[in-house]
Amino acid sequence: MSTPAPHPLDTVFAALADPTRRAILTMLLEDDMAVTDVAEPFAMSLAAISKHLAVLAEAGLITQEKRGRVKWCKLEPDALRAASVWMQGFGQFDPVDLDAFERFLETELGDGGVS
Amino acid sequence: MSTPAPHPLDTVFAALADPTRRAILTMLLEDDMAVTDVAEPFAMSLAAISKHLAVLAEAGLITQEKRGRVKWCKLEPDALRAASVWMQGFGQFDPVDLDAFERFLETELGDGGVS
DNA sequence: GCCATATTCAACCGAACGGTTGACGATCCA
DNA sequence: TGGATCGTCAACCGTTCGGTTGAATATGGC
Repeated sequence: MSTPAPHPLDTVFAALADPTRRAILTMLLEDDMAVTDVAEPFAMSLAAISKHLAVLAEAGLITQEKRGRVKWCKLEPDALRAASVWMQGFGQFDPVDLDAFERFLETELGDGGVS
Repeated sequence: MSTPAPHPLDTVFAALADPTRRAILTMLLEDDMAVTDVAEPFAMSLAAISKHLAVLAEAGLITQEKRGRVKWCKLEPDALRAASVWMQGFGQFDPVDLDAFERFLETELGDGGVS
């Protein structure tokens, strides 16, 4: 307990700043996944993915539950609510339609996302 | 043109991950400000604030216009739209009421925000 | 008991971050 | 012209970040 505990928004936004982690969140949008399965599409070591998942868990964006020898990762969308509320103060965005979201997912995945 | 240009969301979220920069954005919500005036409430050097402003400008969250010898900083709320759209895909948040925003501004300012 | 599988730990590396200080180029004004 | 103000640049410093590798720690199946 030496470090003075950063603001929750710090860790949430920092977690979202990495494209690998955003890709992971997108994958978890489909379904819960084991760590190994999360790592499979990425061109980096399992340990690296494990660290990314730890960052996401630290930020509260996912939870991890160990069942047997596999650790399941589950998206925790409520953690985004605080960040979303903060951002929407700047300009009163329209409620978002899912078509726009689909388009952003495509640009995200088709551009340095999962390799 | 050596570095391969990161995804726009990378720079936006990274910019938002720092409490000083979020505090600056909150200040600019009130009005356009000169660099020196932005720096005034913070317990750090002018050069440091200048760097923070450069990061915000790089992310498109603000624009800077030099008029005479003072450089004016202006909030650019549209840059948050992409990030907001991305986030809202995770869980279909209700359109946010401003009361909630006020509450978050208070926790932000009253806790390691502006000194 | 043994081996394979799932995941993390520990040490290390280079690059980026957040801050400092001091010097510098512009610009206003008297 | 000269001095004060505004802001950035350049070099430096310590810490964090994103990745690697190799060893260690469960757990499950035969």
